[in-house]
Amino acid sequence: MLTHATIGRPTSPQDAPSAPAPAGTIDMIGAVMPFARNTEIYGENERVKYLYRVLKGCVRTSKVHEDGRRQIAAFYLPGDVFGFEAGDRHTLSAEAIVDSQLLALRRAAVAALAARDSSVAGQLWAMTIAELHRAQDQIMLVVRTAQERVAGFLLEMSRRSRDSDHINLPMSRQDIADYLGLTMETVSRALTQFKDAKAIALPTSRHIVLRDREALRRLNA
Amino acid sequence: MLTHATIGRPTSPQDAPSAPAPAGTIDMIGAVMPFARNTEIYGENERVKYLYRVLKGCVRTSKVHEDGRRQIAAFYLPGDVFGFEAGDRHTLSAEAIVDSQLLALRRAAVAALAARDSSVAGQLWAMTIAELHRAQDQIMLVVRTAQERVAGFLLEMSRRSRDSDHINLPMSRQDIADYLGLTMETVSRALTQFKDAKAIALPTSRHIVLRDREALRRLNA
DNA sequence: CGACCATTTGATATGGATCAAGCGATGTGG
DNA sequence: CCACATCGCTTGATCCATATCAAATGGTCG
Repeated sequence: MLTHATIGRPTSPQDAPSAPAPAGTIDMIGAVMPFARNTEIYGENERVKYLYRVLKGCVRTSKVHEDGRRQIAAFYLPGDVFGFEAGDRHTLSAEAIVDSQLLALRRAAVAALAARDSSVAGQLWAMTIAELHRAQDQIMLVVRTAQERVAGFLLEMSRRSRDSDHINLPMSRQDIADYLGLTMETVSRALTQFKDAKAIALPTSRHIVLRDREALRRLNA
Repeated sequence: MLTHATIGRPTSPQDAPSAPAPAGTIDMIGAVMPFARNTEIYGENERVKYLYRVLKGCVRTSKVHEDGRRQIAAFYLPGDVFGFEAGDRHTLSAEAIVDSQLLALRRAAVAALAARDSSVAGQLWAMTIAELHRAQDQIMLVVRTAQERVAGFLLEMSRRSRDSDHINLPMSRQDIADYLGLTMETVSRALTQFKDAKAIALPTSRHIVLRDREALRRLNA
């Protein structure tokens, strides 16, 4: 529906806009903000001020329980937009995983622009629906085994990275575990199993090479 | 954001509109359709034709794996709108859980109306964001124990039902299990534990009375 | 009443969590 | 330049929550 979005779908996942943003998109009302590794972008229950687009780096949104368990809701890579909220408070917190640059768009300005320009409204809606689908995919995790979750994660990251066979993970094993609802140890074991089965190679722990996509896809079934 | 929606938020969850729909809302372009218990409303990969609003009954959206495991993505009660899709194919299937009446809104007509009327566009966007938040809440399940999941489910159903202390479940234990990523047996055992702890009463298996909301909330932490 | 289906209850098995130790890369101070 | 501390990751051993398998119970409809 309304697939003519000019935002949130950069030609390449690593691109940052170097020229002035085109008219008629939300990019025209943004300000670039830098965030250092592991710093908070916004906290749970904080007032919503901006909508963000990742220009460089990687962001996680999450919730932490009193007992310390953390659930990561999503990872955002360059080109992705996050921070959609129904009310005026954030329901999740967001942190930069590595040094990052974000385009921050004032919420009120976005809403005003959407009210005036129906194509902008359409773009925002399409992006929200895309985000909803990603969330629905993640819901499907609960019925999956540990291997299926990790295989699915690798395929998702592959799809989202420039060179789809070489994945450079910005996040730690703990982040992956908290995203998938597993422990760090289980994630690590699954990766070792994939390596032993020659489905992947692990030149370094943060660099994964997909060698047998089909094998992963079978697990992901 | 844009919280002035006139749709998807009926004054009472059991209400169906008896009068002609108000102008300036998507309700004006809908047709009422009946669906019998356990019949399919649309299937995975089917072409998207409508957006639906539940008037009466209950709908589940789900995905079934080849091996038979089923994951339910959401339950929709009267007043709820479902069927938002980014592409032109459904990514989930939808079935009526009990005999139901739906208001079916032609997708193209909805999009056209949204393009013309920014307040309708805003309503649709707000509804999609609300749906996104519901999905994000469900993602939080993966880190939870069985008791926490069931307690959370009861509180959610309570919030959505007319009389918040008396929940009438339209869905089976198997449906609940597939929604929470548990087995039927585990759901049943959790309910029995809550009953033994005097947190709930179970006059019949489909009728649950909340007796100690705080106890459930503690579990839901 | 009897057949059927949904739910509950019981007994056992198992996948992933937990606890604990080892390892390799990176950085720091002597 | 090297000893050594630190941090992130991997590997191993054990435990436990939930799945699985199986049977009993209860409610509904002919």
